[in-house]
Amino acid sequence: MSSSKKPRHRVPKVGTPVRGSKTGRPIMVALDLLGRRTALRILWELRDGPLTFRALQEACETTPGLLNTRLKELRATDIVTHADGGYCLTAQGRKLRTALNPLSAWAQAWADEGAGKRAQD
Amino acid sequence: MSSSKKPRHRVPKVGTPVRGSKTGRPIMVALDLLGRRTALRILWELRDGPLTFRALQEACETTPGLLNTRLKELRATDIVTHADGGYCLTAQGRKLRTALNPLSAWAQAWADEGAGKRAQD
DNA sequence: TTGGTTGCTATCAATTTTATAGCATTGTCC
DNA sequence: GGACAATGCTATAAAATTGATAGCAACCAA
Repeated sequence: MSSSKKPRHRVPKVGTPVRGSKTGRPIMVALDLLGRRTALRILWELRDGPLTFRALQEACETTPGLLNTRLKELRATDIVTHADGGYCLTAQGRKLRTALNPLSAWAQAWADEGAGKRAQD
Repeated sequence: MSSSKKPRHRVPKVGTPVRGSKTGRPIMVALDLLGRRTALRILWELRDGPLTFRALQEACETTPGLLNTRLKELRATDIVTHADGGYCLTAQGRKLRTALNPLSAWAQAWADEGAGKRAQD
C-alpha cells in the first residue's frame, strides 16, 4: 500500500508531468528540479566534497526545512547521497556539476560586462 | 528621485546581496536569478528565435503575471530583450543559452539511466 | 552525566506562484 | 468606419513554497 496521508510535496520524475510541464521530458524535469530554490546552490556547494547537513545548511545560507526538502528530492533522483562523511554528489551528481561549469564561467563574464550591475535602478 | 512606493520585487544584481546569498558574487547572483521558477525555461524556449509574449507564455506553460515578472528580471539583467518580432535573447542571453547545453545533454543521459524514474515511489 | 554534534521535524509568518479575468492598443479586413 | 483578432500586459484572490525559529532524539567523548 502507498501511505495514507496526502503528499504535500512531490519529487519530479522523468516521464510524468512536473510543475510547469505536462510532458515529462527529461529536460523539463531537470529544469523543474533545478529551478527550485537552492537546488543549484546545493550542487555548487558540494563541489569540493561531502558536507554534513549543518555545514551544508550554512554554506547554502538556508534553513533546515528547505534544505531537507531539497535533499529528499536530490536523493530521490540519484543526484545526491548521504554517504559516510555527510552529503555528497553521486556519480550522476558529479556529472551534473560538471555540466554546470559553463554556467559559472558565463556568470563571471556576465558580471565583468557589467550587465548585472545595470539591474535594479 | 527614486519612486516612493516600496518595491515588492527586486531584480538580482551583481555585487549586492541576493536571495540566499549575502556576498553578491556573480555565480550566486546567477544561481538566484536562474533558480527562480520558469527562468531557465524561458531561456530554453527562446532557443530557436523570438516569440511573442503570448507564444512564450504558452510555450512555458505559465501565467502572464509570472512571465512578466521573469521577463522584467531577464530584461533588466540584459539576458532577454523585446525586439521587433517579440521577445528574444540578447548576445549575453545567447551565450547563457549555450552554456546550458551541457545541462540538457546531462538531463538526457540522466533520464536514460532511469535515475529520475526511480523517484517518487 | 554533562556537553557537543548531527540530522532532522514542527510551527507560523512572509513571499511567491498559480489561476482567472479583463483591458487598452494596434493592425487587418470589409 | 466598425468588427474582429492578436499583443502586451495589469488586477485579484487562493494556493503553494520559502524563511525564521525552536527544539528533539541519537550518538560520541570526556
